[in-house]
Amino acid sequence: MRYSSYFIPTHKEIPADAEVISHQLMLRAGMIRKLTSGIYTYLPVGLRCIRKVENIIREEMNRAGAIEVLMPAVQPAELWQESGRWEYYGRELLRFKDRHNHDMCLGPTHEEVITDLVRREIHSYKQMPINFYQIQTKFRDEIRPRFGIMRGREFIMKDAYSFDADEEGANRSYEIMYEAYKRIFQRCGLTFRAVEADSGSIGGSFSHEFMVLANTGEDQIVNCMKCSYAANLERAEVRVADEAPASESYQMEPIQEIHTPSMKTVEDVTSFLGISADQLIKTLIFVADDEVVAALVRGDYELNETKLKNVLGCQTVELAGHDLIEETTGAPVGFAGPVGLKVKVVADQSIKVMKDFVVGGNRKDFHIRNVYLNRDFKADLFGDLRVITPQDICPRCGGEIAFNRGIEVGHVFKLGEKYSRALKALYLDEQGRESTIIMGCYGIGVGRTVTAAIEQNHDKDGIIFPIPLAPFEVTVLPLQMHEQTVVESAEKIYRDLIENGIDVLLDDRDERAGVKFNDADLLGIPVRVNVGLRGLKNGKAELKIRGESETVEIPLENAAEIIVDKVKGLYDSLK
RNA sequence: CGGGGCGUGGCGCAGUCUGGAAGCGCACCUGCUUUGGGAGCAGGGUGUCGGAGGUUCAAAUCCUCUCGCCCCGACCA
Repeated sequence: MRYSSYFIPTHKEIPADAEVISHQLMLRAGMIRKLTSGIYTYLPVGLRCIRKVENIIREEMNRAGAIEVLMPAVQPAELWQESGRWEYYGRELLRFKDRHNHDMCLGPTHEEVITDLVRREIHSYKQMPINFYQIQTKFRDEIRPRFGIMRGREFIMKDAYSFDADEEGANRSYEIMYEAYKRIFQRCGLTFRAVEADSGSIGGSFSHEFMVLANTGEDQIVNCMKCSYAANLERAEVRVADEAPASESYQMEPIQEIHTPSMKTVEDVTSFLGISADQLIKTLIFVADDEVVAALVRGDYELNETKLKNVLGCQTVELAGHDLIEETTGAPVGFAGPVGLKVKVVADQSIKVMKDFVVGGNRKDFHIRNVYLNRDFKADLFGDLRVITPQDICPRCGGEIAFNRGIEVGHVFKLGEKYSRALKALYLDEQGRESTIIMGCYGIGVGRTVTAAIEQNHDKDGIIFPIPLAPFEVTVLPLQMHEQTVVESAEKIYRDLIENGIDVLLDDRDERAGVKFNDADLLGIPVRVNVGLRGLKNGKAELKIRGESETVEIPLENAAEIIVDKVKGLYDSLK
């Protein structure tokens, strides 16, 4: 490609509306332009990156035996009503009516459509396993789109759906996708982790998120320093400390009500009483589905709503409003406690081993001290309810754990029969019995993978693309466009590289060297070839790798050959 | 949806409080010089001041309505 006849509108200035580095760089490098909130045009260079990711995904999905299809973006309401999501999905599902006044929506995902296809076409165990995938534009009407393409409303996604006759097959399909995803992100040259994610009612570890590690990531992940355990914060299990439960023979002080005027927070109460937060129990009032429950966690811990939901086995949990709290506890917010409460009490497992603690008094401006579990109140249910902390240990091996930030670029999920049952996707097994197909779904954010790559690989000068994602593998810079020898030598190298199948950008603009250097750096093209008078005097060109500081001279005669080797070397270094 | 902020040339912004000739930097166009890390000089043009209505002799500026965008929060995955 010749720069002068291409379209790469770069900018020196940092756009005001972009707060994360990938968004800024993508705008500055002329990769994307915003049309409206959360909706972007991919300019040629951005599109090239997108295509590189798509091609890697396509190759690996095909290798894993998945079959490519392309489903419609516009979908009829009927299917969504059938699955129950027309009601459930909320405003993120963009709905509209067609000219016949039929309810329609823009597809945020395609479980309904693919399940509809499969129920019409797949009738026998002999037709399975089968896995369909597509790379397609999705629309989710996000409340607050941000970070450019990282969290847009319209975005390109690869989604795959597996269909199996039995659990064993479904697990195998899941495993195959899990492995394919590892290969995909490896090939993209990204540093990532596959972490266990909450799978809600399905249980087990049948959901993994693929996280690209980056300090600016929106998600927190936890991983063990010793073993392979990794999970997102929502999911990460807390291992119970091996401490003896409070023994009955312990000297128990009588319960004592204390005046704590206007002390609503853990901090207020602990500093007033001169105790540490781990001697206090927080009581949080929730509405779980339709039932009011009290959740107890130690004062220094944070409650994990997902875990609460799972322990209760309910669909939704929501913190109670002020009125409900007052109605339930008889006191305003900040003074709730388990003693004398009439509602179901769920306690974090850490509370089992606590003794002599402080709780809210269920009375305005009062707390209670010297409280003991079982003597003063009982918990209906114990479980892992809290968010893991850096002081905790690995739930698998007991090793030290680390916290990292990540960007979710992929998700694999065993769906089970959720959609196949709702949409009646059935098949006949070997015995001629009718059963429900078991599904899995597997997504990759294509654009987000590009942004994650940039978040992970950049410096003050711009992007440092891993070569598999780079819009061009090599850029050739003739540094003096008015010098015929320079232009001719550069053209020769350019032609030779094209001959060798290299993605090469020839910067044939009549610009000063500095401009070309800066644009090349900004775009993040991995290999740069300088052709200038200085080197040409000795029959040399220069080779520079983006992100490395040294420039090496290479002889003009076999320049292309050396460059091709270098490109291969960059790919090989990712294996 | 709640809170906050911003809409002025292609981009980044000043001007708005206190009404009185629409400006600055970058970019862009022409010419000359320059030419290995975003050149210099000279000249040039670029505007429905987001939109509508109102107040006024006079509105980018004040008032009302409206649209769009950004940030924080709640929500969702």
